[in-house]
Amino acid sequence: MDLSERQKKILRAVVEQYIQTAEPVGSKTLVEHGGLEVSSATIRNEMAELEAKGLLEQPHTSAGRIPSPAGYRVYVNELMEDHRLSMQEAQSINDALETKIHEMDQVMTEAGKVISQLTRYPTFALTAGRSQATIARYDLLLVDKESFIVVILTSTQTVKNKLFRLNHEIDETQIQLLKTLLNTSFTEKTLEEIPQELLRHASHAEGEAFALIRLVVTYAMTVLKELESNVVRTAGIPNLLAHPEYQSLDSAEPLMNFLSEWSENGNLPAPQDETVKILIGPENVAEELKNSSIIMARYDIGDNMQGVIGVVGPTRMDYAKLAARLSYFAEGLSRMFGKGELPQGRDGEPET
Amino acid sequence: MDLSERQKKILRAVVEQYIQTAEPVGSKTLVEHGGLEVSSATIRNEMAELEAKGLLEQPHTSAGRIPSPAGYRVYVNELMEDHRLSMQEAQSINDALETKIHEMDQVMTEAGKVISQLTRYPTFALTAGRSQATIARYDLLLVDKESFIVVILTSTQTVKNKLFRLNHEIDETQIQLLKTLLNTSFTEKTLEEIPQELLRHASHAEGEAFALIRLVVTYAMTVLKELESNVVRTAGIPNLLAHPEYQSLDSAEPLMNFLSEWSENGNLPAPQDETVKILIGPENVAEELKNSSIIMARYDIGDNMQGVIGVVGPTRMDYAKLAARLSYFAEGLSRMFGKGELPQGRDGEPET
DNA sequence: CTTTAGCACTCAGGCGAAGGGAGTGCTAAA
DNA sequence: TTTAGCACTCCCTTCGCCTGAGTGCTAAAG
Repeated sequence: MDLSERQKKILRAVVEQYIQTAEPVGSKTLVEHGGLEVSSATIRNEMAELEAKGLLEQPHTSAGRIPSPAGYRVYVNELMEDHRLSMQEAQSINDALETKIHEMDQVMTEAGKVISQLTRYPTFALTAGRSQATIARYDLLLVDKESFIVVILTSTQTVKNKLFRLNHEIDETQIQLLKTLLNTSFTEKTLEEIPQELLRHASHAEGEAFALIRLVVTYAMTVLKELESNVVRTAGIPNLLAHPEYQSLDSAEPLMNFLSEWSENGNLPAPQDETVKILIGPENVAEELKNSSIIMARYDIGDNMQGVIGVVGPTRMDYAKLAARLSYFAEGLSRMFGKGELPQGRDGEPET
Repeated sequence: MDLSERQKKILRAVVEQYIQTAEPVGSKTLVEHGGLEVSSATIRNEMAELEAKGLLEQPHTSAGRIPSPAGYRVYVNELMEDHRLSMQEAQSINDALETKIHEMDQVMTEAGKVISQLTRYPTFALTAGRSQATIARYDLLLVDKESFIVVILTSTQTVKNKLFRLNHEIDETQIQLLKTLLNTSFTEKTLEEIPQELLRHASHAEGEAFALIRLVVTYAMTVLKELESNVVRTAGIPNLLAHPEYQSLDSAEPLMNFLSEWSENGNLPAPQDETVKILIGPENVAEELKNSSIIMARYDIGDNMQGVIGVVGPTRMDYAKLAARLSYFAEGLSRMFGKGELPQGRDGEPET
């Protein structure tokens, strides 16, 4: 897209003006606020050209111009300057990180809340990219004659546990036996390999003992499965309503429902190389997001896991500012939970 | 409130008609659909009387009548018949219970989702009423030379764990020592009693050993604290928008924001004796709920814990149907997780 | 060739009048 | 005590008008 310097200046002014006011920008306002040293007629000509190039749009003939998604894209890629966080902004993010976020598992839930309060946009958070976790170790603790706790340590350094109750008695010897067996045969196996191993044991283990093995191993598989699944969590959905483009229920409702059920059908092209990724309007895959934009940032947790946190809003968003805030926040998270640091985790209550 | 039989019949007809249509009910429609064997003029007279008693209201002079909150209250207390769940309704609830809800900790989150999908209303869920939990038992598992896992079993049969990393080495003997000490001194103590106990040990334990004790005990206290705190979880907030009374943003937005932030300032008079509790309009404490109603049901988990699950909607709700569904659902939960049954729990990842 | 001033044209949104319609309260008769 | 009849109220929708911001085009000026 080759634009003259003046056209760039005008496009940028339109985008920035529109981001602020949410009103179509006319040639006259641009002369007044845009810092352009030409007359409104000249600007009108240039705007007509920008519209021909598909970067600006006119809601109706007698209105000013608003940026098209393509216009935003050009703005984001070429014209936008990095937003420097003010001391206050940085401070409030730091505060939030320090006071609100303690444990790794709560990161997803809490970070979303924090960001949604900070930005007044709906947020989403997800974790992704755990490659092939395995069970590193099993521990079994006898609680009473009929129940025991299984504690599982995975290769990704997360610990999970579950309380099992039986309808028959069991003693320490049996538990130790079971533990040894599990640790020799069912560690360092991926989710796919476990069933085969289980099959091998089915043949030469007694009925009752095998039932126990299967009980625990099934649980182990659940843990691994859960570790691999990507859950999307959302927060602050009603923040949408604060923005003028969602004042009409027709526009707000489908999107809100989509966000609210995102966790069910969650799918999202997460940022790979770059830290911050911006999806503008129709660049989104989901139909419900075609009129909205997404800004998201990646952060690292533990060894080979990463998370994504982002905001959803109208295409008219302050991309520069939000991107800056998100990436600052994500950096903070990476610092807290990333490789160098101690792995963190969440509490767990047992299952049966 | 003494009403003639006919007045009761009319009130009931108005409520039920209005619940269905969301339109003010006029005398004529009542003659047609209400099964009353009198003329519209008679009904008009009776309605005027019901309005004088504060049970009906007129949005404006030339409109029909709608029930006032007091009218709904009379309806709920005296006129409403128990709604019999249809086979399908019961079936779909059973399905949801079986397929969606497995582990106790997910109950709050999942049950809310399920109910909100089922009823198309926003839902909330909370657990409450755990009286003075204590730690029943500590288990310590050495992971490697510098890290170990603490597994805590509480008096409420929940298990939590956390991974601790140290910056010095530790061996099995020390771990066993620590474990014995914890189990003798720091079990069966309430949250208030623990600090005193900790103080007692501060004097006659060596520096390093005491640091370890404090580490674990602090964690134990966190667990107890968390167990006592009541978190409110909400789901399906955007469902609000499906109902005509929330078509205007002015009415929907404050309520949605309130629900979305309910977890922060959560407070709710939970049902005590009764299983189902209904709060109509101004009966609610929170200002944002004064125009809405809440229907909630109690369920039991574990020994002395209970949970509450409920829906939020306009005062014009099908109280009978929703109460029936909620209590059926709550009964199902109690059956799954209640006293008689095996305690269930959630997985847990460790903290540091 | 580019920029600017001038001007006619377009069209969304606000305002008010008019009309329709649902429902009421009152009165008088049954 | 109930019912029929009727005048009255007032919400809501529709329609037309007007206003004003902003445009595109044309012609003159740089």
